[in-house]
Amino acid sequence: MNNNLYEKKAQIFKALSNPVRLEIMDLLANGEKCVCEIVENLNYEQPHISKSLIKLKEAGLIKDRKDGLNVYYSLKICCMGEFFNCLNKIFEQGNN
Amino acid sequence: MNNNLYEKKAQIFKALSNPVRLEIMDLLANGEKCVCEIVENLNYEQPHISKSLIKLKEAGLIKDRKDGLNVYYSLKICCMGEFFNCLNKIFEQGNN
DNA sequence: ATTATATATTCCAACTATGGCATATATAAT
DNA sequence: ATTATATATGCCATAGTTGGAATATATAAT
Repeated sequence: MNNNLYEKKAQIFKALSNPVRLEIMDLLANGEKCVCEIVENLNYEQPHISKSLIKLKEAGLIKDRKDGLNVYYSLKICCMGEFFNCLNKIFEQGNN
Repeated sequence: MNNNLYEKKAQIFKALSNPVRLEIMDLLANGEKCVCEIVENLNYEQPHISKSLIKLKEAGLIKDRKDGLNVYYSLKICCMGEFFNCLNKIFEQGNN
């Protein structure tokens, strides 16, 4: 496998390597949300949420859609669910 | 879900958010390897490989076993394969 | 005991991420 | 045109990551 591909994958994991961004992914797993809804749900400043969303988008994990003043974000990747389920099982087993 | 769990998951993703460590995971996916074998395969200094292995171990992704002078590392997590396959498909589709 | 080998640790400079605050932009409403 | 609202951008101090070079530790062989 070429190095560039490891770089790309690392970028995806980097985007997911932050609790705020993981929480956003969890929110979006329940369906499309505008930035304002995400800000309401999470205890962070709006600019920080915006930056987090942009990072997830750049990694190709989410996509956005504009409607009037609002920007709606939603998941673009389908395999998060399985992987998270697996991680959850591991945590339940108390291996970490 | 409590915040602590997001922290823990973020730690796992952080461990995977580096091309060298991903390459190590790939090597270990083909079976247990000692540090020296990993050093032979990857173009990095031994101390750096050691540190990478320790980081993966602390995240609960790999385990180690000592035998004489050698330390053998192997995967401890079973769901990497599926997730990597999914990521590969996404890359093949050229979405990133 | 000395030496060789495999792995881990420490130190460090360059780089990158984090998250708040202030501000800019874009659209909508009056 | 002015004002209000939603989102994005820039700046910044602090903290964490990266990967090399030198060194330490642990086990094995002579």
